[in-house]
Amino acid sequence: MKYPFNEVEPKWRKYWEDNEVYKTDMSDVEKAIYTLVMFIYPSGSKLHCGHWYNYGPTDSWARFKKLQGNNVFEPIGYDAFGLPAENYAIKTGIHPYDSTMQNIEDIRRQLKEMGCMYDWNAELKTCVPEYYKWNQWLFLQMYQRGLAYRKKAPVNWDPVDQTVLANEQVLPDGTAERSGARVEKKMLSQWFFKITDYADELLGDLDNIDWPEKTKLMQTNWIGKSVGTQVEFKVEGFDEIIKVFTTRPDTLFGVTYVVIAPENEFVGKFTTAENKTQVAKYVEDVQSLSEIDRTSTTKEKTGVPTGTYAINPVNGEKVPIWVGDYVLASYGTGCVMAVPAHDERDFEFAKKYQLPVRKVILEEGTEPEAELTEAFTAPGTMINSGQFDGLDSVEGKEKISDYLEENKQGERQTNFRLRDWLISRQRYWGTPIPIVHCDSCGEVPIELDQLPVELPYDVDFSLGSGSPLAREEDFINTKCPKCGKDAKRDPDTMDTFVDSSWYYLRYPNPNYNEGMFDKERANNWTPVNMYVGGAEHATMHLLYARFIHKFLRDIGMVNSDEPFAKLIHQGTITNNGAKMSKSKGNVVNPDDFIVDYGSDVFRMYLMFMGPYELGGDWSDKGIVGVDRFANRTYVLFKDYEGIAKTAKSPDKFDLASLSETEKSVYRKVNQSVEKYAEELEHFRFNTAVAVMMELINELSKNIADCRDELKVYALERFATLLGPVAPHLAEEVWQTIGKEKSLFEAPVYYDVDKDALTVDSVTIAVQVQGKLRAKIDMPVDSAEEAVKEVVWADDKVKAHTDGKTVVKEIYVKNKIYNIVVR
RNA sequence: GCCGAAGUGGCGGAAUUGGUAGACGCGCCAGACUCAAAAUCUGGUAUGGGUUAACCAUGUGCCGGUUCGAGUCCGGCCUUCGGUACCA
Repeated sequence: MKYPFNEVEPKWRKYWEDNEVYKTDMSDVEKAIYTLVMFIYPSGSKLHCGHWYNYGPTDSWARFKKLQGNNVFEPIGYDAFGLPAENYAIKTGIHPYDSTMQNIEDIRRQLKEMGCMYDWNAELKTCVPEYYKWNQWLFLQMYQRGLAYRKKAPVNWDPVDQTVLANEQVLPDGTAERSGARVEKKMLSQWFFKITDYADELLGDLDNIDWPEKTKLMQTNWIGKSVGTQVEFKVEGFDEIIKVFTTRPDTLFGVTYVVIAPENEFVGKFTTAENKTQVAKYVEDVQSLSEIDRTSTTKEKTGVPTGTYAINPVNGEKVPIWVGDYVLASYGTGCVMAVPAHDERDFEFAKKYQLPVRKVILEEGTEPEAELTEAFTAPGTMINSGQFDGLDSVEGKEKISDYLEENKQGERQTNFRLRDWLISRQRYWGTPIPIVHCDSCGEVPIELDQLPVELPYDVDFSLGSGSPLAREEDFINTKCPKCGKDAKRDPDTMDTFVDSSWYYLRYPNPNYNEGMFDKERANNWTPVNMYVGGAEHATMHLLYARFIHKFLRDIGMVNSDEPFAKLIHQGTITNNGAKMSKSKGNVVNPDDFIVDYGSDVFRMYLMFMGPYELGGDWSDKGIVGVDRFANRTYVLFKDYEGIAKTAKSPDKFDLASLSETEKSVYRKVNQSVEKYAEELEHFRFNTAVAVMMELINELSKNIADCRDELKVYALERFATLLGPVAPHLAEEVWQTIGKEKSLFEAPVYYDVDKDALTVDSVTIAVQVQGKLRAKIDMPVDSAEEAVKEVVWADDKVKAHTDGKTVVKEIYVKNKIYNIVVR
């Protein structure tokens, strides 16, 4: 007999859908659990193994929670805006809206075949005005508070296609993915969200969320908080002051030159007439380098002197001002003080250009006169530092900062590596930015009651210069909301990460029209209890969503600080060690396995492969094992068809009344229920499946010799364990033994009989010198004396201790007895 | 370079706080069923030695340490994978 999955699976999916088994009652918040996977990008390709690996196990967790009696909400939706659809349109002429909608239809059908308990009433797509209207609303809320602003910023410019590229479209060698042209940096006016205002809170609140440590660390590094001091250097012959940021004010007496970034406005100003040609040429050379070449750490640092001198505020010393490519224009003030003795980069630069190296921090155990062969960057004792000599440099940091602040020559400052979020894209397929540019009034926001600014359908989205919307006369030309004169709409669209920064708040009320989302309902259901998605989003989506959530809190839309209380990353499934991708042609198609084994088996096999967070290399070698398990399970239940109708199981059995075989079955069932729950709770699906395999091994051996009540007891519990990981099969066997209602319609999860877990005898390992020599069975919790007697009666123990002196005997209750001899 | 994770049989992988290494599955071997094969079921399966049983030795990337006892803790390496790229 073979498990007829191709009849059973569609049958139950139809039942679930017809009876709306997975529709969540959003008003019941008592035991509410919100489980979410990162929504899906509706591309033209089919669901691949990665999707299954993400969604299947997460759904199993959600189902587990449902069986345990929680009101579980598990939605799915489509991240429907974005570049791939637009590029596809450019290639084929098929409109992004049409292809996206078609893809959503296809993907929905495939998702339904997986058999996840998605609440299809809560489906969401971001490319419809009902959704993106609220992106615009959000934008305007930020604009009003100065958190959305426009400034000139360098963008990736493709000189062949005449367009701006996203970072992802630039290959590691600095050429464009599409045209192959060398990408240039170009200054363009761009919209930004001021995420830096939230930098400190985004960092601090990482302590309050249950996320993988490595993800929190990545965000910590990305935010890059650094505490230091801004120091002011006067410039000889100029009124301007150079401000530099340093984390090492204790090394201020060791400054031997100052460096400014090539892009810094001071470059032109401070360069003397005799250095002008050289500096101008240098700046031009640097700018012609690609971003990659420019920032490569292996590249040798270069620079030229401006001919002008700065004055060190603490000792009045004149130091040369250089222009150097190792200083970033975008961090701090774009100017740094150079202390070659105590900074590796400065040391390297100083050696190359024969600039002086002055030691001001003494390493313990070294001589002040000893020449440095490399920069000494650790703390030490201050020398050559005037009144600060002899201080420990950690203390000196504070003392010098105090001194600078007292003398108004600097102040303590905290800098962040995090930059504001550039959200404008010169692309068609996205949310239009709700701003009008008027010659008289400047930037004018659209009135809230005029939203949405609809994305026009009939546009020429083929590549040309700048944003496609800029060429659409009907769209771009409008009247200024303020003065009524002719004006132009902003031609850009928003980064799709804006869409995904708040979608989880709309799932509980996807058709809400009164606002972005129903505040009360969102607050009842968020933060999301369990969020599952790829680790590649660590510093993008997962940071942006936290930022937007905090902003929404500040304008009174939500009452929590964080969007996702718990986060788990699924691992990556590779094929022959490489990431699966269409271009490599190594994508494993799940459909082939669904046809041969069914969706439950495929899902279970993915879970059984290994630890969820690790992923692994794809191999179909073991799937027959899981298939055998499913078949054996089906056959076992078939043997007891209808048994639950004739026999009822008690909540628990009295151990003393059971035969040895029954006791063994009873124990195994209870052990399994307990272990399984522990494993599934923590996303350890591989071992959860193993628990069930052990259980069926026990049942196929011994269940026949049990009384009917115990058979029912064992089978109904086994069925509930199957529920989360093999939902179709579970429903089927549940029905087979005679249960009237669907398992998920009337969720059941059984308590463990703790008495069944306690065993009356244990095997104790007997060791001599830590080496296993014997195993003895003893009553549980035996006293040392009793164990000792049995141990010393053992022949092997005698053989290994014969003629030796016993030094020590160690007894660990119920575990080991170790004898140390000499 | 820096940060993080992982290295366990032929293979995927198990192993609460240091306490019987190899659960579970694949594969392989043997047997049952069969005219035969497939499927299914039963048993065996870390490596080396051993009169093939008993038993002995070795064994969790490498070298060393702590401990009665280390896959697990400590120090130093090696390899693979992910993140990041001069952030002063």
